[in-house]
Amino acid sequence: MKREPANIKQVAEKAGVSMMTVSRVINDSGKVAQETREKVLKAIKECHYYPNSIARGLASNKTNIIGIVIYDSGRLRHNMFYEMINGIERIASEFGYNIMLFSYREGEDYSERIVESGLIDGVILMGITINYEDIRYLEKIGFPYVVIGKRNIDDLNPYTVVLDYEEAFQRATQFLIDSGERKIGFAGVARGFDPDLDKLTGYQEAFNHSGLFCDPENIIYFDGIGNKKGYGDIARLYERGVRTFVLTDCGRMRETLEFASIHKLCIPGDLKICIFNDEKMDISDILRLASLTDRGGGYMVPQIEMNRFNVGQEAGKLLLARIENKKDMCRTVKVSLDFIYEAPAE
Amino acid sequence: MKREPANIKQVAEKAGVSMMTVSRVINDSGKVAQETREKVLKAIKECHYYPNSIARGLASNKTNIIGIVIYDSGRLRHNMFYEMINGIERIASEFGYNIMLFSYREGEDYSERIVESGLIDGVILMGITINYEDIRYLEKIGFPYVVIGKRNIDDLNPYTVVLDYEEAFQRATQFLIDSGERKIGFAGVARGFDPDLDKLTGYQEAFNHSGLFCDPENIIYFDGIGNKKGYGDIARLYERGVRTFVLTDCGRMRETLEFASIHKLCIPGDLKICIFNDEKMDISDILRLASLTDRGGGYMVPQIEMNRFNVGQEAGKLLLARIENKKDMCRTVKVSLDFIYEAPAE
DNA sequence: TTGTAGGCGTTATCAG
DNA sequence: CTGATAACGCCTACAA
Repeated sequence: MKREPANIKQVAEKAGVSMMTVSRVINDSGKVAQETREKVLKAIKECHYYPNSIARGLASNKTNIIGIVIYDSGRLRHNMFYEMINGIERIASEFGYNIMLFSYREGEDYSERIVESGLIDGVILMGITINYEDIRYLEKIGFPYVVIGKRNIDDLNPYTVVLDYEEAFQRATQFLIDSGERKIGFAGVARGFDPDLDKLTGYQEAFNHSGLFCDPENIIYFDGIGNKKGYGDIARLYERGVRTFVLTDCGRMRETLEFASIHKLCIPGDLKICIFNDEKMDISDILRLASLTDRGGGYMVPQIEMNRFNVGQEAGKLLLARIENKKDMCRTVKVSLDFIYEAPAE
Repeated sequence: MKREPANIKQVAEKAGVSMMTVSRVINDSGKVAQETREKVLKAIKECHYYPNSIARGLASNKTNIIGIVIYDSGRLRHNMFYEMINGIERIASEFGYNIMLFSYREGEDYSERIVESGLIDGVILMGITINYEDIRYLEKIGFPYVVIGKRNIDDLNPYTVVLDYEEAFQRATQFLIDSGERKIGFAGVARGFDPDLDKLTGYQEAFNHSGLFCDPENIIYFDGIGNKKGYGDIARLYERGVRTFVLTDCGRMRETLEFASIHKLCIPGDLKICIFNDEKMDISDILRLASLTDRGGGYMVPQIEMNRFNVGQEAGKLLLARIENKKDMCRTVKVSLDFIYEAPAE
């Protein structure tokens, strides 16, 4: 019962035309007489014909597939990516593209599996451990790509969706300063992780603009992206009298909550935090926070939020613009983040 | 500088052999003299040759791509899927397959975009609104597929990774009964959503096995999968004296928290809940729960958990077994869930 | 507006 | 063990 799929030749025969005419109808290209077109469409329907994407790809050297490479330590599996992927998918599907997912593995031959295989027309790179060599490679061979998140690479201005962490963290810090805070901890900066440098810059600029001294002792650095750090540094700052913290990611938030929980500190009474809402969390994390606030249900921690779906959409648009027309175009798109500092009216 | 990629012919010439010999070396198929093989490998390296997957796909009628179709209302964008996708990806990549993501859109021509295009060798279906017609279609044309989550389809036993909700919810309910609870609310059953029926069965069986009456009045139904229900029914049961609830998903949990928050009820003092941890949540959700518990930081809501990564892996294995060898095989794999009812020692 | 010929890069088949 | 030849299904380029 498993009939072989029909091909263009059978359709052509049934319609009494040549393969080319069928091809033209399918692709809406060239001129086809209305009458002929209808004959062809009828034959297509009768044969249950669907164009074979693979054959098409081979003949036209274009697969209409875009790749998404996720650089993640594997330990993290940041669910933030999922919403970005959804955003990319939305745009891709609008343009008639499909998406293919790759999980980057340390030491693999990137080019072979992902680029040189001829499977994809372009690629979007995301994730914490993005390999700069890979970006350089793509640039060198002129393969369409887009990076999500700013990366500082010498003498190279990659196609990028830039997330404006600097602005967001400046705004958040400014909010705290305007609220009268002076000793504000910053946790933390992952060494060698460019986006964290932007966050730090924003934090520092808020102090500068306010004519205040930004005490470097209040900044927590750590090594290794995504590393669990423990709350030792938080405790150290707390002992120095710091009661307010800007937290750069949910990992830092967990550490701070751990500290608060153990010392029975309430939020915001004993400890104020401002967080970057970079990932969604499990119930078990939620329960760590439970009973840590001293206000009624309505209390909202000031937080920086990113519209991840939108970020994915922007990346998709940038890549497809690059793929579809080769003319000179902008290499970067900047996306700003939201800073939310009070419970939205409902 | 954009050198065209080398093809098998060029490699063959450089190695002084035929294309077929190169092909055999690449695919490790057939017998090739050691000496010849080395010549070929050398030529491959010199040409920077990588096999073209598309051409391969056309010639062999096998793309080594598996599709993942996500049926989601678009409003939900359940991040639970992401971990499953990761599990699939892990297995796929072990077997040398790539994965392609499709987001199902209402009313689209499923077959054309996803199956008949010849792009994929098999497909995994997941998501709340899986279309039974699509499953029937795949079964009919004999296309390899696997469904995640049990679906009851007349006269059809689909390839499925079955999630044992029944067992998990029975265990959870039994735990509550053993703790002395008698009036236990169940929220909720989405009409027409098969997995919810399994959850309900588990709940009811716990009562049966305990020789207790399972009051149907304590069961909350709602229409439309994923619909926001509001906490009206929770309130109604609460008024009837129900102080303990089994919640079937995070949506129901939000409603219950909403109710608890407004009425200043504490957990577990005023209200006990047992939840199914089906998705990760945003900080804003977390803050709804904050200050709602009356115990110290260590309190853990009894919860049912699913290893989503593992579910993905099982689906991947099932599909690939189907794709790679046609012999009769098991059509279903059952995955059990965990029930966690106290804070794990740390 | 329509058709013909050739090729995309690989594998299957069959012959040596 | 190795090689020539014919597909695979479609598109590009050119011709009618």
